[in-house]
Amino acid sequence: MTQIEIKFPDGNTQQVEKGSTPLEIAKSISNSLAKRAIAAKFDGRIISLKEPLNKSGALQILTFKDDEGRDVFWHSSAHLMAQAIKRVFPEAQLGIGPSIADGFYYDIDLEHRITPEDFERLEAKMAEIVEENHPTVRKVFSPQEALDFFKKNNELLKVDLIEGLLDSGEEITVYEQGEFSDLCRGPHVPSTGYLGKNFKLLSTAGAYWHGDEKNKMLQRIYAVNYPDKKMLKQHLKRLEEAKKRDHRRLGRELDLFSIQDEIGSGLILWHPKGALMRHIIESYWKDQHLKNGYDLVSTPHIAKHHLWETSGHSSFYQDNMFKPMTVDEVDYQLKPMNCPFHMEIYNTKIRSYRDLPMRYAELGTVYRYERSGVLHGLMRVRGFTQDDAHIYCHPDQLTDEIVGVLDLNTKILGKFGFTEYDVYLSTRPEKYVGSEESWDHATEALRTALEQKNIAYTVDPGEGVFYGPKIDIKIKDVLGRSWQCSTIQVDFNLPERFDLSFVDADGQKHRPITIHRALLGSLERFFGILIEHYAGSFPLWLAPVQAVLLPIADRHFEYAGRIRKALELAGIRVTSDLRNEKVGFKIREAETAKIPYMLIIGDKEMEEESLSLRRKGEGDLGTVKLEALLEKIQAELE
RNA sequence: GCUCACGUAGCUCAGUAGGUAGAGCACAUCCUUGGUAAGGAUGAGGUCACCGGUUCAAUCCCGGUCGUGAGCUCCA
Repeated sequence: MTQIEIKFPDGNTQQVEKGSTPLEIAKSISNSLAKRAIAAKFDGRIISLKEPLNKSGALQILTFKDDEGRDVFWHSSAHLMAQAIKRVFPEAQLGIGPSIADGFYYDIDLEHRITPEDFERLEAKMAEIVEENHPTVRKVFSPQEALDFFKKNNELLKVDLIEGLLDSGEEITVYEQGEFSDLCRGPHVPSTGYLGKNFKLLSTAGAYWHGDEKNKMLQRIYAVNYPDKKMLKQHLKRLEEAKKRDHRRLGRELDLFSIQDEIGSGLILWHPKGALMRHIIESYWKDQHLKNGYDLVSTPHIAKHHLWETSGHSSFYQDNMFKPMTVDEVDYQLKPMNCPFHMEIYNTKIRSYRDLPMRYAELGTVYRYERSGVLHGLMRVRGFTQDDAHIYCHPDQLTDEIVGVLDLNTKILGKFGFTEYDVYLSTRPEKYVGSEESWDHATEALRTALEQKNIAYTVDPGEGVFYGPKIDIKIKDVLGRSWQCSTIQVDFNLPERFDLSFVDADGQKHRPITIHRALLGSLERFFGILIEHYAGSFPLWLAPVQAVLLPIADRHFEYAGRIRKALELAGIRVTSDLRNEKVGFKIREAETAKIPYMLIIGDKEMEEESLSLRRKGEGDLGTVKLEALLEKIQAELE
């Protein structure tokens, strides 16, 4: 009997018989591992637990904890759901059914509208199929066999997929479980029994076949499945939590902003509390930029349409721009970007290499036409303020400038409580402007800066914008959701189009490198993310109302007024609740308004010149003197 | 933009098998001056999103428009 050598992730090795399967090997390690096993990774390839190993190599048993294991589990779950759908609706045609970040879905073509009422029926069928524990069987088909097979089964979408596969020369495989077969690359769990019953169908939505809006719209069914019940519960709780944190709901409840039909879709009204928070955010932002070598600039909301021809936006960005308006027979354009204005400021003088780097920063409000279906609260709007900046520098300064931007970004995002990021470096796409050398130089500078700052990143090959490579930073909120905010882009296009130059030490004109960057992205969107991240309970420095005075009876009003003055003088944002209500009621309202400090004042406090302190979510903290409170608040603000 | 769903008081939602509507919270007035998450009474509030059609009669049925939601595509 031939032996092969299997190497495990922990570095250990084991001799096993040739032809052993990962499942057998997992069993030999421990029963619990075999139980949790979903699939395996052999020499970097994801394989089924049932695939015999015929050569020595590195083996990792994949469980739900591994991204790849989870993928297989959810992908197999999608098949399970499809099989149930076919049992209930035999006429349904199957599209695709992949795993996604948060579960899986299956796209189907079916006359009957799947509604939540159907979910239970489908879930019951899924449970049945799990119970029946059908082994999954992998079969290799020739293209003709595959076409015949799916045509015979009236799976026309699958036929379409196979036709797409023909040119690729890829092997066509079909997975069978019981009466159900699906075109699939695999791998899958060994049998349907592996999938357990902790699944839940969540929602349906329309989705175009192949994601192309010219194609037919199919029904997409979203679902999740977990190896144990606790995880499913957690998932459902997370969905619930996300709902509770929805910034649209909190925005209304906390009276921060509104969006109204009369005003227009995607246009935000900032109410006093929201506007105050925006002011706090903007002040901090400006302060940080002034301290980090930026100059503030300010530019108009409209400009002659001609400007956008110079910049090129009127051709490549046209679909996202509002229609021009005519003023004195000249077309003017509402700005979708701030960049051209900054370019023109740069161009008002001859610049020397001694002036560089120059950094223009602006909280610039831009207007973009977005298709009605994509608008969403503060997250996707038609008028928003970018925390924009353009850096003009000498090619030698590029790396240092990017490092500077990364440092400032970490600092500013950190201040708002975001410390976890996913970073992407996007390189040259197929269609691009500028020379290959300048792309290489810029990409290298971005890469060097990331490495200098020890920032882990993923390369997105070919995903750069046509005008230059970029770094995108996605922040993770407290629920683990990621949001794209910061972007750092090198731009070879606009300096060319606006003919930017500086005089170098050699006395000759050269073109500066332009970096376009935004840290928060859009103030509106960032505000929405902040609301959800903090669930409306903002840290003290951001809270629009930091403290509220709650006098118990009328006779305490005068003293409360004095305390209020003192707090105001100390720069604390304080209000008082002088309504004719019991203190319990006032506390309840202050708690739901998520005001950090409640200061209760009655006879006792008046007598001893103190106040009773209550912290939102924590409860009564006892009585303190005013000075002690001021110190406590100051300490918290630092 | 597309598919599906939805649009009743400031908010959350009932309701009418076609005969112009109701609750809780919020709001106003009065009583109550109350010690750590809802004191009591009374009252005011609606062109049932908008425009057409069918009908003796439309908030309800039909068509359209606008808006919102879940997605798709796109994206800060």
